[in-house]
Amino acid sequence: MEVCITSLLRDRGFKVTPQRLAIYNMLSSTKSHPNAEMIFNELQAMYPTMSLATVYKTMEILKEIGLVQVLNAGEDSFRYDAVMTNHPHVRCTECGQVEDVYDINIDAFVNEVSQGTKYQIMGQQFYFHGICPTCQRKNSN
Amino acid sequence: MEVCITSLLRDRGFKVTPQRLAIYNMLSSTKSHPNAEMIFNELQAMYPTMSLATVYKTMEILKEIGLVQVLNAGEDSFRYDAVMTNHPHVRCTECGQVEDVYDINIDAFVNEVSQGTKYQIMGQQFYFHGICPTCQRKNSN
DNA sequence: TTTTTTATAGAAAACAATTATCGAGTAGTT
DNA sequence: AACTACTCGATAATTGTTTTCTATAAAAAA
Ligand SMILES: [Mn+2]
Ligand SMILES: [Mn+2]
Ligand SMILES: [Zn+2]
Ligand SMILES: [Zn+2]
Repeated sequence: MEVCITSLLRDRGFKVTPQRLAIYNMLSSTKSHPNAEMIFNELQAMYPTMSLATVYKTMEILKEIGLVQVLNAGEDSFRYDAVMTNHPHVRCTECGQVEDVYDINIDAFVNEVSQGTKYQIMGQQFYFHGICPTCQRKNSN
Repeated sequence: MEVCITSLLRDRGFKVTPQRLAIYNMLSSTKSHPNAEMIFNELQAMYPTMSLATVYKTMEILKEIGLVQVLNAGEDSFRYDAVMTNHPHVRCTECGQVEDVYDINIDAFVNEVSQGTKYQIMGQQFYFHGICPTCQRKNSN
């Protein structure tokens, strides 16, 4: 993993810096799909001098070398995911958490659309919104 | 149509104004999925004093009374659609146009996800991106 | 119709997410 | 060690959207 990002950065002429490693490590070890600000806040303790701009610039690079994907979950800010398979997400409209939708095969659906349109489809993004189990429980009390 | 919006506005205590009618008319007679700025620009000739803020505020109201839906097509701004069925969209990454994806039944897919997750799904949004027929032709020259 | 009440339009300012700029600093090379 | 090019992070700029405020237009009352 760590070897991977180091060489990927170097091969493309990007320098390997503690900030970049920290950001990628943080992202690849969480399932929370954080946005830039969450990443920034989480790393602030360990890297007190790091700025939000660095997070944004690093995400740009990580996206470029194919290590992260940018999610649009219907919010005002983007979220990031170190899992590179294209999978659907669901966001809780009450607590804001974004999770993966598991066990869903999107290929059939994507193929159907690809064949039904004259566009040359390059990618897609699916997101659902609703109420998470925790908030459902909270509501029923 | 016009009766519909007029009474819908009135019933909810909103006033019926020329601006609101113009914005809704423009939106419901186009297939272009315009964003706020496009709507503003298009109406500027006829309503020279109308401001962008009015467009945004009107869209908020129209959304509230169920006459428009807000689309997130993976851009930096929102697009609006007077067609209220939930249907997928495809955006051309070269010319930026956003179109409907026709002849696709999303219900089966949505149901599958609904049953596979512990979330109580309230809605979803699917968007594809790729290259439109026009831009494909342009590219091959 | 005229008056009164109340919501609205639009200008301007405020906001929030993101991007650009730039000088000092640092990694990797010679 | 010295050099060079890339990068960091502070700051400013940008952009889409929302809020604020007040004259005014629309609806209700008279
Ligand atoms: Mn994910
Ligand atoms: Mn549409
Ligand atoms: Zn929740
Ligand atoms: Zn195109």
